[in-house]
Amino acid sequence: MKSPRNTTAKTVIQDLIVTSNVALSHSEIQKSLEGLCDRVTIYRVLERLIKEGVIHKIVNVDGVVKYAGCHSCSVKHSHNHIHFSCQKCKSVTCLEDVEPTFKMPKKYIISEMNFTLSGLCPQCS
Amino acid sequence: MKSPRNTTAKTVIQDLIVTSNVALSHSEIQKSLEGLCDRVTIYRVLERLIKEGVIHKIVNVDGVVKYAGCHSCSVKHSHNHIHFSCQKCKSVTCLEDVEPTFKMPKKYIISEMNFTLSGLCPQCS
DNA sequence: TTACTAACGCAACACTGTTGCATTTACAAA
DNA sequence: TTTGTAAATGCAACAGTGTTGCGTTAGTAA
Ligand SMILES: [Mn+2]
Ligand SMILES: [Mn+2]
Ligand SMILES: [Zn+2]
Ligand SMILES: [Zn+2]
Repeated sequence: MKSPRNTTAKTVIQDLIVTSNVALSHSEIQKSLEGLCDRVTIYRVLERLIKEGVIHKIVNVDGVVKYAGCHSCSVKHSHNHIHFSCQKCKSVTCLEDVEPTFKMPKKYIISEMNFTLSGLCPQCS
Repeated sequence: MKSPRNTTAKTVIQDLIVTSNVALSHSEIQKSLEGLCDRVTIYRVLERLIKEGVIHKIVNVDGVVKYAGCHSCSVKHSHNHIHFSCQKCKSVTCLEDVEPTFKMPKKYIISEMNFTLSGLCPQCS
C-alpha cells in the first residue's frame, strides 16, 4: 500500500505551476523556490506530478522543457492542443482550444502528440 | 566576400543525412564518422547545413534532437509537415505529405512550426 | 604558388537530467 | 499521542549535450 505524501516541496511546486499562466522550466521553478529544496527533488516532484496527471511536460521547438498545469487529465494525459512559444519574451503558453486536424497514413499507431509553434505572442507583436 | 568551403567533414555529413531515410542525431552521426572529425566540428557543420537550407532540425517529444534532409528549402526553411517518432525502434521520420490544419487566435504571429507524433511505426506495429 | 580566412582540433566550460545511498519526515496504525 | 514504515529528500557523483576561445590547418580565389 504505497501512499503518496504531500510534502511542502510538492505543494509549493504544484501551486507555482498551476497558478502560472505560462509554462515554467525547471530552472525557473528553482529560482522561485529560493533554496526551499534540492534541484534533484524538483525533478522528482515534477515526475510525480506528471504521473498524477496534475501537470504536463512541453518540449519546445528550441529544446527547452517546460511544465504546465493540466485541465482534464486526471486519469490519463491527452494533450492534442497547441503550445505557443514566443521568440521575444520566451513565454510558452497552452492554447487548449486549438486542436490541429490531419490525416495520417495507415499503419502508424499514435500514442503521443506534440504541437509547438513559435513566433510572437499577443503581448509582443 | 566570405565564401563557404567544401570540406570532407561537411561533404560526408551532408551525404549521411540526405541519403538516410530516417532522421539522424548528433551521436549517431558521430558513430558513423568513426573519428573522421571532432564532435565540435559536427555541431558546426550541422549548423552550417541548416543555414544553407540543406537539412533541418527536429526536436522530438522526448527532447532528442535529430537532423533530416530538406526537399524544397533552398531559400528559407518551411517545415509544416509532421515528424513521427517510433517508441520501439527510436526512428524519426519526416512525413512530408502530412500537413495539419488548425485555427489560431488572431494576434499570434507564427514563424516556425514543429509537429511531432510518437507511437509505433509501420515496421514495429 | 601564395595570401587570406573559413574551418578545424582541442581543452575547458555550462547546463540538464539521472542514479545510488544515507537520512529525514509524512502519515497510517497502534 | 506515540511509533513504525517507507515515501521523499539531500548530497555527491556522474553522463550526455551543446557552446566558446584560441591556436592551427587547409580550401580556394587571386
Ligand atoms: Mn499544454
Ligand atoms: Mn522533416
Ligand atoms: Zn511574447
Ligand atoms: Zn519503429
